Amino acid sequence: MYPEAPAPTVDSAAAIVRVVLDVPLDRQFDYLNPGLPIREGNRVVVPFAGRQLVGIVMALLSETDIPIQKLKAVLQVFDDVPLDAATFKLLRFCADYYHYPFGQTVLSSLPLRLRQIKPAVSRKTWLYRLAQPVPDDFVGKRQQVLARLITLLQQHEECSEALLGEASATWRKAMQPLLDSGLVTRREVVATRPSLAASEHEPVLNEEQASAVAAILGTLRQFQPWLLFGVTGSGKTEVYIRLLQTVLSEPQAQVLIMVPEINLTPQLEGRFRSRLSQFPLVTLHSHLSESERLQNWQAAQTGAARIVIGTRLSVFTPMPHLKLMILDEEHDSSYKQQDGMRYHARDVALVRAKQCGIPVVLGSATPSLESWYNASGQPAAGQAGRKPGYRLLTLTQRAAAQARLPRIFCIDTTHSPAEAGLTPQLKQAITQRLQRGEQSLLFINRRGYAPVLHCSACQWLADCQRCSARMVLHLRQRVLRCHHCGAEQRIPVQCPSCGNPDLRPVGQATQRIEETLQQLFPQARVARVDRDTIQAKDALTELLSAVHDGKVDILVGTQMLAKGHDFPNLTLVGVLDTDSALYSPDYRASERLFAQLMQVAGRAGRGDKPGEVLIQTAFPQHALFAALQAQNYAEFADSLLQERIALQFPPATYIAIIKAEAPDYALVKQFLTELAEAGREFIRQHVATFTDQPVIYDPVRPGLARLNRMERGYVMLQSHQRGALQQLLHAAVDWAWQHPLQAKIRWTVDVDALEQG
DNA sequence: AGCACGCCGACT
DNA sequence: GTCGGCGTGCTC
Ligand SMILES: [Zn+2]
Ligand SMILES: [Zn+2]
Repeated sequence: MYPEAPAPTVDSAAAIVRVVLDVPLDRQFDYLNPGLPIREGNRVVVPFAGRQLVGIVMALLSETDIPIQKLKAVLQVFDDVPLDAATFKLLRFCADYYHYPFGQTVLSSLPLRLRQIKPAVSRKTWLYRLAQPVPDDFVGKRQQVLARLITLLQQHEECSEALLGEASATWRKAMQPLLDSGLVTRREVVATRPSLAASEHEPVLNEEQASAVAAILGTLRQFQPWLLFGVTGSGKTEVYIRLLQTVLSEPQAQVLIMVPEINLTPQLEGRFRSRLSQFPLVTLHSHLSESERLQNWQAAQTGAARIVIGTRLSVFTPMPHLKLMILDEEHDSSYKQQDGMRYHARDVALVRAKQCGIPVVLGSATPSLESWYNASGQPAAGQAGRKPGYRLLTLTQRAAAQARLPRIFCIDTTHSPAEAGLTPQLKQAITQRLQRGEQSLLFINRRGYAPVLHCSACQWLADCQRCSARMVLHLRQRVLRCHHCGAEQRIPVQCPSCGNPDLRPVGQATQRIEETLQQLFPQARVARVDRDTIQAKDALTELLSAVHDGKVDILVGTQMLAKGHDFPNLTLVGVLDTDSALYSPDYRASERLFAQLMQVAGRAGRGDKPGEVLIQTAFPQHALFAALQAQNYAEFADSLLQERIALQFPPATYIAIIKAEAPDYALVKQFLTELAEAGREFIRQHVATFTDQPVIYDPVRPGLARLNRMERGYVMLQSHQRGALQQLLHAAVDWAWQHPLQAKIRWTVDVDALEQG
């Protein structure tokens, strides 16, 4: 046996290559090695069912159960860095835990370029410098790009590619003769973009921050989950930076920082770059081009990048010297993948930390109840599956002096009804801000003009043809649009059912609020921010800077505005509609609402101008608001947790959902009914092996019963023990793969589902 | 998922 | 006669 991976030689004893592919089949495929230098973890091209696919080599074998005449030969092997065993171990765990085909798990963790057949040559990044003076006759009269390049090179000692790009988009072509003649030399740079000047500003840590840093640093080189519970403005980022400074002082050490996509702003990246300027840093997020993504991913994989800041998917990025993981805003539901393998990056990060034997820091001002439960030492009422060992760190002091929480008031809409979505108090508060030259921000979590178009004569409502949902009225584009499937239709001039021409928009959404504000405050500059207005690339950035420059008086938008930017002159935040979340059938809605309102409150007021938050609600006495006003998330979370324990909802129990959809619900129902029955039968037959007996609920239809012409259904599986739930899921999923309807319908498993449907 | 192979309606 | 519709079944 080989102690390490075998040398890349032609070995007839290991002529079988076992490969995983990006196909929805939970199997591996064997091929013959025609004598290529193949190693485990390599990327190969293989023939498969009449086409060519990229696969990853799992093993080199000397024999296989597949008849030799059925085996095809590997066509090609790429010479890029093979995937390492630690990464495979993590991917294997996730494929098992989330019941997703291993091949698809592996391939979907790779940058797109590595899933495609063309060689993934990541272009290297260089810095260019003038080696010797350029002779006068070198530049021809019409070679303007070349002339501009030389000017830039003369002005700067070293030129980045971004800088040279200012000369022309095709500067590389003009550069070639300079390189060929030796007039210009270049050196490769790894992962450092225009390096920011190191910031000497090193804030003094307060006592809580300092002891948090010390506590975490005390657990390096061992698995330890930390929950860093820090109120808004308590300086969590500063804690992260100090941790990195120490951890990265060890040669080669790498750190992975995860943030929700919307939080990965240039400002955040810049802060880490300037405070840790000596360490190569790369980011991984959806706005990168594919070649940037590949380059950054490879920089992490080779160890060249010491700091990786990424979103959900970056939890799988190979990092050979990973010493610490940080997951900021750990409560954010965008960490849960909602299609394909439905993993939760927070939970995967915990598994990875355990496998690597390193600490993981989960940061939040409003921790998820899962983490709260794990960290706060709640009474373990019948909880055998509870993870021990979480440690809680609390930051209660506002580190930044200017980070003052605004005053929060509820406006009782039962006493002062909203007119066109706005209560008199809120209108008055806006008027005041306009008079003082200050800015206001209004939240309404629905885009479009009105959520419903209604016929008052016959009660007709505009429905989507493809979904069981209402069409949303978009007046600006003069269409009805389904927010679930994207279908559009023209606004009918009369009721399609009774011919009544008087169709009325019902309810409020961003466009309509914007219109109302323009009518109420004709002199005010109103701007709207939602998915519809920020389609263009830099639209959001432009708008935010307009707000910053005081060119906007009132900003209307969806939750999209709740994060990130601070506007010093913004002193009023209005929340127009919270009641749908307060009494939602989704038991997680109030937890999410609290987090959102907390974040929203952070937008109001800075420095000498105190902020004010006005929340319109018919339920001002709700405990959520009292906790919000007192900024007491801990107490609120404790009470929610008691409810969950009493009702046996997560995190007091474990659930998984198996969903199915097809154009015909009869097939879905048959599949799910038989699945539930087979699962119950499995439990009966293996009852002695279950330390907790799972429950399988009958198939039901989700709130959105039809989506894009697909009829949907699901069954829920529940157990007080993770292990028991997994045991059942393995049996159920094995059963499902065997079912004749398996390929006719679409079915998915969602372990630890956040919502149903 | 793709992509073959396969067996019935209207077209050069 | 054959071009092509998409139903069924397999992929090392
Ligand atoms: Zn009508
Ligand atoms: Zn629809």
